[in-house]
Amino acid sequence: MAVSARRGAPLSIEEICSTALRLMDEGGVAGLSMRKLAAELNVNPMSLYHHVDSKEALLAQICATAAERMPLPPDDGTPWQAQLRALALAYHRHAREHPAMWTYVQNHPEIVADRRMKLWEVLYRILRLAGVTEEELHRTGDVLYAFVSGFVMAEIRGHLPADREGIDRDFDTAIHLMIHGLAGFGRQAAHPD
Amino acid sequence: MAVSARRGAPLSIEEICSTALRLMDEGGVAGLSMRKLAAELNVNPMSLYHHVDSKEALLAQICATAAERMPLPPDDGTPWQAQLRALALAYHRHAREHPAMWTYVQNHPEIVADRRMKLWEVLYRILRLAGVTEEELHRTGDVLYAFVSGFVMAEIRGHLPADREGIDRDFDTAIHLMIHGLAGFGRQAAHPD
DNA sequence: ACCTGAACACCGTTCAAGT
DNA sequence: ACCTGAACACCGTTCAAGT
Repeated sequence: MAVSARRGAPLSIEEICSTALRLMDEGGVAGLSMRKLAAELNVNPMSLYHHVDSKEALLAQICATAAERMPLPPDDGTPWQAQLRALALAYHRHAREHPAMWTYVQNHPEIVADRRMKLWEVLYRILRLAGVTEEELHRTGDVLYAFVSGFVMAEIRGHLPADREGIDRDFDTAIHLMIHGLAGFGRQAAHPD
Repeated sequence: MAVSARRGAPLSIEEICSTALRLMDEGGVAGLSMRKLAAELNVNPMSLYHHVDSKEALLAQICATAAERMPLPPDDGTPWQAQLRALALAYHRHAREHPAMWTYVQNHPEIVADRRMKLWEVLYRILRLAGVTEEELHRTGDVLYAFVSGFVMAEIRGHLPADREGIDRDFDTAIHLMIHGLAGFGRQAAHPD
């Protein structure tokens, strides 16, 4: 029988991706193998290759999709400092939900390099609010993203104190550093309200 | 014959570590396997396990040793801003020489958690110069290390522009952000000279 | 004490074959 | 078009055996 050792539906790329992401959430990057994934889907390992070029391509697709779905704070008209904080918190929360996925992204930053991603739109809007010039926008965004991802990774890897209070204080320190760094960034930083 | 398919010496932990680091430098984390390492050393794969508990333990030892050997800038009496910059540059240079090793460290931050490491000594000295209080020292150090490692990783992974000039400007932006972040950190930042 | 070969339980992926 | 089994070239590691 070649038709289906499976239940009903004939294996879609969406089902493959969501199951793979779940395996990563549960068991880390090491917890995802093509063979385990196939077993989880009740399918022959080789069937996966009909929907996906390689494990690497699958991981790239999982990460890009999940990153695109990260909930982002709306433009609520509050000062840029508050909005930057909200954005960093959103990233932090999503990374805590999918630590293995974001670890993989950190090691393969090209996945998140597409400047049409909403993440970049929101960050650029906030940086403009903070008074960053168009010329500096791209560079400043890259550096801040690297800072935040470095911090969030250290945090979810357990490099920083584990108790709720310690995390909050570390987070405050990180945001504080970035905000004052931006404010001292040359031209008058915008002071809304 | 069980005595030696090898040349002369009987396989030391130092030789194992330095060869393994070279393999990582040449072929990335994926370029290091216990079997390739053994082949490189003209030895049976299983012989390695007489000097090392596991691949994970070997990697931890390689990273800890290499991190401890990272050249650090001396206390040259210059302002803390210049010294912070010099420290970040030293880290950047070392990471460029051993990118796979530092990538592994970033994913296993406990390797670099030992506060007796010279890296932390130097960073704490600079932060004290910058006016950071003892109470904030540990936390601020953690956050800055996370920032710098995040930035350096993004850079060596090619997430930032590749040309020499672009890298320099990104580096300037990163240092600028950190310095002004620290300077705005509350109490009067020290202004030497 | 140090090294080895065979074996085990895994990987990702190719390829020819099935319906 | 979609799925499969067998096979290939790899992994890390255990274990009993050699000197």
